[in-house]
Amino acid sequence: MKLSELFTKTSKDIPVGETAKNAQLLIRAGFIFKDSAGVYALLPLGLTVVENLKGIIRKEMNSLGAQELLMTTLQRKEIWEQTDRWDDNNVSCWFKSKLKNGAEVGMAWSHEEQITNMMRLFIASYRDLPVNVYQFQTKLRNETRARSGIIRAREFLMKDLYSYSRTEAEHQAFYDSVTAAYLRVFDQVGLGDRTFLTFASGGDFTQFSHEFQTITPSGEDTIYLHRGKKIAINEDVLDDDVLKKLELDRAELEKLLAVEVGNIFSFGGVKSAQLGCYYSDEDGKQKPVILGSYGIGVTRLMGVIAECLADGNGLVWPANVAPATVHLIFVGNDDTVIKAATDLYHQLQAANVKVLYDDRVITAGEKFADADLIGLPYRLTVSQRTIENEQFELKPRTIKDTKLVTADEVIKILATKNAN
RNA sequence: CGGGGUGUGGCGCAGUUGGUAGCGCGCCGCGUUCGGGACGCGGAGGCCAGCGGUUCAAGUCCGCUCACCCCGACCA
Repeated sequence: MKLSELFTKTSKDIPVGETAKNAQLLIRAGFIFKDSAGVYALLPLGLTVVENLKGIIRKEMNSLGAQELLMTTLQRKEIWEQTDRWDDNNVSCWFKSKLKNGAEVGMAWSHEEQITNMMRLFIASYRDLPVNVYQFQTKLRNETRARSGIIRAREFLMKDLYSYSRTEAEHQAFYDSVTAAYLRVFDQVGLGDRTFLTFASGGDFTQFSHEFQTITPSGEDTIYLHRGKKIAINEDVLDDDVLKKLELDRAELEKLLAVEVGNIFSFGGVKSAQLGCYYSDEDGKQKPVILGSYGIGVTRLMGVIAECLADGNGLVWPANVAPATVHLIFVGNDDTVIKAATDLYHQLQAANVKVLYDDRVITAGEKFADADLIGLPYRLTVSQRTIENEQFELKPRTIKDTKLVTADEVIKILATKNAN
């Protein structure tokens, strides 16, 4: 893609009133557009990042044997009344509206009820189980106050996975496999070294749920981390009993701020029973299906990556998340330099390297600044002094030093770095 | 939902005791530049958030509404 043709442009100005670093950078770099508080549109660069994240997550979900589907945003009141979660006093984040005939509908903030209601039609026998399905769906939540940029939005993209199992043992095995898959996802998106499995409140259903918390000073949650064991406890559930159960010594825990990037939850058979989702076991007896729910906030994840990995000059994307692999620029407006850069652009494209080519005739400073702001993994510079020896200057985004390489060498280095 | 703040060209802002709106960035044209957000000259662009008052006269004073931001509560 040529930068001159890319929608949209970068900006020097920090958006006023936007205090969250993730949103400031993503807006300035042209990845997102803020429509209103907590409501952000994805522009081409941001959408590409989201699609890359979805690709990483999708691969892991499929490897668990889960199947992708897509539920609806409009949801029926009657279903949510069965679990007593329609009432605004019980769930405060509902957006609600009415059909022309007066019937009330809700906008999806979660899909546990809706999807379990649907499952009643497809689960009759133990032979129909287990079933694991997931989706990438927009969630709408009427937060009383949006904040933290795209980390806490009113409208956001979530990957939600639901597991339907026969027994607690079958459920637990799947639950554990999801835990491992989630850790692999956070590893792949560059947050592995700072994201930890965290014990959190299990609500009415189990003692614990598990969160995946990414450590960052701008975090909203407080966790207590045991670095050696790589597990943490959410402040909300920390007490002596919990410490004993998890065999942790309070003195060995670090108190840290973190953002929840994933959450996994066991519902047992309670919700299934409320919604009438039963199956017949081998002995012919009706039993409620064991339900698990597993979420990753995809757009939030983009925000957390931006927030955690950025430096003073702009965004920093891991190679398999970045909207392209290399940011190609030329310095000076000499025809031979421009031709050399354009030739290299075509060579990179032919070699399947994802390249963003800054073909604008502007000052070098602007190009360097934009390259740093957008944050692709590599910057490739063409100038009079590099082409003298038919070489180009290659610089990783996070490393200060540059090195001169030939076109063949560039392609060799970059061809393996593409996002999935 | 409590407390505080802000709404003026696309963006960021200034606007004095009320007298008919200006600056920077960006944008358009021409020229000079070209390794870290260059410079000169010439342009375009505004019902001053909305509604209603006071006044000969309102961006400015008063009232209401809306939107946005910050702190807190909430985040199933």
